Amino acid sequence: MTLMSSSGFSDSSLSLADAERPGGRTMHKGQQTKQAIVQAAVGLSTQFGLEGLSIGTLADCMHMSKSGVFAHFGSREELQISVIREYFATFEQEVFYPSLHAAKGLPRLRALFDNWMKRVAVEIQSGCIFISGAVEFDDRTGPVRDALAYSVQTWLQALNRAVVLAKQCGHLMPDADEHQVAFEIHALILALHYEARFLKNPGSLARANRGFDDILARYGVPGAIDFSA
Amino acid sequence: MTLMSSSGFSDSSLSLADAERPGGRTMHKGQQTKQAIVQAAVGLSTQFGLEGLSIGTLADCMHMSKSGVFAHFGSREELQISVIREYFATFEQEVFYPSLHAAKGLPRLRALFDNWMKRVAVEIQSGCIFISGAVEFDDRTGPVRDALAYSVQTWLQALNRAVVLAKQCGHLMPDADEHQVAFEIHALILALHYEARFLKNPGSLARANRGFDDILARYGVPGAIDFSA
DNA sequence: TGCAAAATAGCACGATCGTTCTATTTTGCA
DNA sequence: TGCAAAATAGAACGATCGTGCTATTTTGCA
Repeated sequence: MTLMSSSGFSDSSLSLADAERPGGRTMHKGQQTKQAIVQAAVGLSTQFGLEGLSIGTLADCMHMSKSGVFAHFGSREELQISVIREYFATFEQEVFYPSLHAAKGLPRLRALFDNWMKRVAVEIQSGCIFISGAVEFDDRTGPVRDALAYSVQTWLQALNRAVVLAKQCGHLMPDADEHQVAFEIHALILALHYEARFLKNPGSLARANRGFDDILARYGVPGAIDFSA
Repeated sequence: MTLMSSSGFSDSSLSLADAERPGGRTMHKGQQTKQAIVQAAVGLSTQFGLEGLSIGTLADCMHMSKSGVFAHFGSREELQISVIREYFATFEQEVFYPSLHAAKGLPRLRALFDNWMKRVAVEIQSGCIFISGAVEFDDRTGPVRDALAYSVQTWLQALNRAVVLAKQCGHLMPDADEHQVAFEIHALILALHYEARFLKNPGSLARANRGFDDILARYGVPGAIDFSA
């Protein structure tokens, strides 16, 4: 099972640290450095945004020439798309997959939120491409926007499925609106990011957590599995 | 009473359409065009962000020369700050002041939210400087970030005061955490903006409204003034 | 109406951007 | 080990950016 339900991205983005692909074939030098470049590009993009990512800065950061970096992607847009793919893959690894170990229903939904919160707690310092990218590609068209929107939609749909599943398990009230629940969870994350990262308001993390507990208290079936652990 | 509790901005930003200042003194030509430039700059900034605002584009848009535009501000930063001030003033006029006509407590809180929602409904098409700016000036320092953060904080504090007042009026439960309530309201607005403007998800507006009703149902004192009108 | 002052235009600057082209170096298989 | 292919470097391009400087036009009061 993967976050990508249908054929979204092919995995041209590699995720292993060493020079081995999952299949076991050795990576050639070019692909290794390309992967390293993408990693660095993700770092720059989280901080300065996908639009703030410049090939010159990236080249300096990699101790390479501009054209050397450029040749791996052929265009800046392709570089940005690679960044989005890599970022999504990391998100999948950190937030989505670990939650599957939790039991279906409320436990898994809670695990998804907790893992998401863990990640956002880091992104308060580093930044989040899904949030900055949304602002940057608001009213634009093209492949970069498409890749970004696809990634976010995929994740939000996964969150939605978890809510639906929780209701099917009888852990949420029968009249609970799944989209409404997912919307409000997403809202808490966005407010946390905004108020903690931009405004530096202390206590935001606790308020997001408290908001989630309230959602469960509101939509959850009393006594069904969740002891607000 | 003003949104600005203490001395934040002096109003170098004029808000009247004609050439009359509130005091009645006539505006000179320079100030008129400066005001027109700021208006245009606000439009460009809402769409492309404060960082996307370029003096060249602004000059074209005003049928002026770059230096002609530039001379009014002396620096790009000063232009951006003028945009923020103007944007804030409009926000104050549209959202804050009209709400003061509603009775203290829940009615006024509801008015604040409704007026805010009206504005966001427009910003789903045009963009919002307080949201895009937050992303652009996340981890930067300087006067532009300061002006932006000050504006947002001022508005959020006004929202907070309205919540506190509602509780004092006995319209909210005595154990309601005012900051929590304000946080969750802010969260709904952010999610609406994100899901409607970037993802173009239909139904977002209704979900934000429903979320607010749920907040009142949760924290409101039953039977106290608010008939969920 | 004339004249100082304010407003605007025009031009040029250095810097940075993505991209292209051509050389040079490095790689990895035969 | 040799050699084609892949990877990288280097220089240059046109474009755009904010900004400074100087000329020209326009304004509004005496």
